[in-house]
Formats: sequence, C-alpha cells, structure tokens
Amino acid sequence: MYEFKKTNTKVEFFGVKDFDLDHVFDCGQCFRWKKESESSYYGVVGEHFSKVSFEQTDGDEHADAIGNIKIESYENDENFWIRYLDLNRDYGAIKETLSAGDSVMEEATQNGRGIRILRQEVWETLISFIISQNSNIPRIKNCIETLCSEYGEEIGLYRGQKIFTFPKLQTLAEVKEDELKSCRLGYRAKYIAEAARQINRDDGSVLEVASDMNDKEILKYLLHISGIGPKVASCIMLFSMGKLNIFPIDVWVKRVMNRLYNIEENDVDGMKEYAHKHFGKYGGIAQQYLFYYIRNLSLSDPERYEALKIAEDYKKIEI
DNA sequence: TTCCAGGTGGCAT
DNA sequence: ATGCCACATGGA
Repeated sequence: MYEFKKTNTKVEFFGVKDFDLDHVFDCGQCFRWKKESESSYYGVVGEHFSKVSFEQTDGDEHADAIGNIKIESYENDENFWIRYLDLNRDYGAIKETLSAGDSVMEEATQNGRGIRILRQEVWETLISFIISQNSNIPRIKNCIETLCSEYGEEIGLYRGQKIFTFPKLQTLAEVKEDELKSCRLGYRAKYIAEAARQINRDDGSVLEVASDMNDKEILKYLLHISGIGPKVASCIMLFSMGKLNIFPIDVWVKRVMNRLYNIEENDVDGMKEYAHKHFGKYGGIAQQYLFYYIRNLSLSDPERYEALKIAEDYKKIEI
C-alpha cells in the first residue's frame, strides 16, 4: 500500500503500484490532460489547474512499475485524488483475474499496464462523450478545448497557454445552439444545447446523486437526454460514476471482439453477454484494456493489425 | 477525392 | 423491435 504526504499546493503518493501516467491519460477515457514532458501532465480538475507527474522507483518498463505520484494543485485533498485516480483498487489482481485462460487479455493487460479508470466529473464526462460520437480522439480534444475557451472560466496562464475550466451547466443551458456551432461541434451542437437545457430543467443535482442509483435507473435517465444513446451512456457510467462493470461498445471494441473473440461484428448483445460472463464486475476495465490494445496496434503496428483483418476475410471465404 | 471517426435520432418496415 | 440514413467536420 502507498503512503502520502501533502502541503497546501501539493499531494504526493509514494510506492504506488500498477500505475502508468501515459496509459492513464492517453487510453481514451479523458480528453483534457496534456502531456508536458516525459512523465508529467497538466490539466484542470474542477476549478483548479493541476499538474501530475510520476517518478518510477522500481521495476523496469516491461514489468509493473512502482513509483511516486506528485500532484501540484490547489486541490490538495488526498481523498479527492485517491478517488479520481482509483488508487485504492488492486489492478494487479484484476489483471490476473482477467487474463486467466485468456491470451488476448493477457496481451491487452500487458499493453495497457498501469491503466486506472478515472472517476471524472459527471457533467464534463457527459458533454465530452456526446461530442465523441462519430468522431476521433484528436478532434474530440479540439472540440472540448474550444468549448472550454469559449464558455469556461479563464483561471490562469501556463507556459503562454490560457487555462480554462469546463463550462458550467447553467452557462451551456443558456447558450443558443447557433452560437455553439462556432465551436466546430458539427451536428452535436444541437444535442449539447438540448442536453444542457434538459438537465438544467430536471435540476442539475441529479448528476450528483446519479452514482448512487442502480445501473438501470442511471441508464434510463441518461438515455432520455438528447445525444445520449447506449454507447455514450456506458462511457459516462464507466468514466465518471465508478460503474466498472459497464462494457461500452464502440467501433473499436466491435473490431476487437470480432477479430480476437470471434463474435459477429454487429452482435452487440452477444458481446455484452460475453463481457458479463467472462469479465464480470470488471467489464469496464477489460473494455478499456481491449480498446487501448486494438487502437495501439492499429497505430503502432498497422501490419499486424491488418493481418487480423486478413484472417477475418479468409475465415469468411472458408465459410 | 473518398472514406472514416469512442453514434444517435428519426423514420419506415 | 429492427434496419436504414442523415447528420458536421477534419484528417488520412
């Protein structure tokens, strides 16, 4: 178990296991953390500019590293960061469980070692994943950054860059849809304007208590909001409500489930069933390993990734 | 140029 | 319930 130390503007955790900053911030679950240097990222949590860095103290890069996390922020409540970074969960044990008898997962967990499922703010996650639909990660980041610079609050300057908070519910609920279009959100501008008004009308505090509701209730609430379907709802539940059992299915997960688990590409129910049966309460973590794995493969080793496709085509021909 | 990207809403069967 | 298709935009 780790130890911690803090001051007014700093929180440090020592001896943290199963933690890799790049994998945490770059695995596709969050969009606003920016890499500043090797092993250091900066971003905004709530109202506070924050800088997170990791120093490895033991193990090599191919093993599960042990090291120290340093957070420089006026958000200096260690419990906030423990929850945000999911530090009290034994990811080593989870990886072992998931990998038992599953060579795909063995490779995926190795690839994504040090991933932690963040517990992000519900409102920010909700809007971010409405934006994410039918888009790609670089553009999602751009859209969110523009949205923040237009409607967020400027809280400082860092290395010549203005730093903004994420826009508040009230702010977006009052914005006209036409105005939102200047953020290059495309057709999602309408969804966001409408979603903000709906949530505001429903009393925004539902988002604060949502985590305590059961999965069905949360899903029902989220699905009635404009621009939120099954996939976006799943991501909101997984990345902001601590519902680690939820298994979001997007194009990449469809690909990996099809090519490596041999499930029909459009059989979403079959994939959910498989995840429930084999990944159980850690379905969401498994999903993130798989998502990060297949996406990395397509970027870093296109030949091997394409080979999976070829294998799939060949299988079809055989049948 | 055309195709695709962490899908959803609306409409027709 | 299930199957299409339009929807904005930018990068490959």
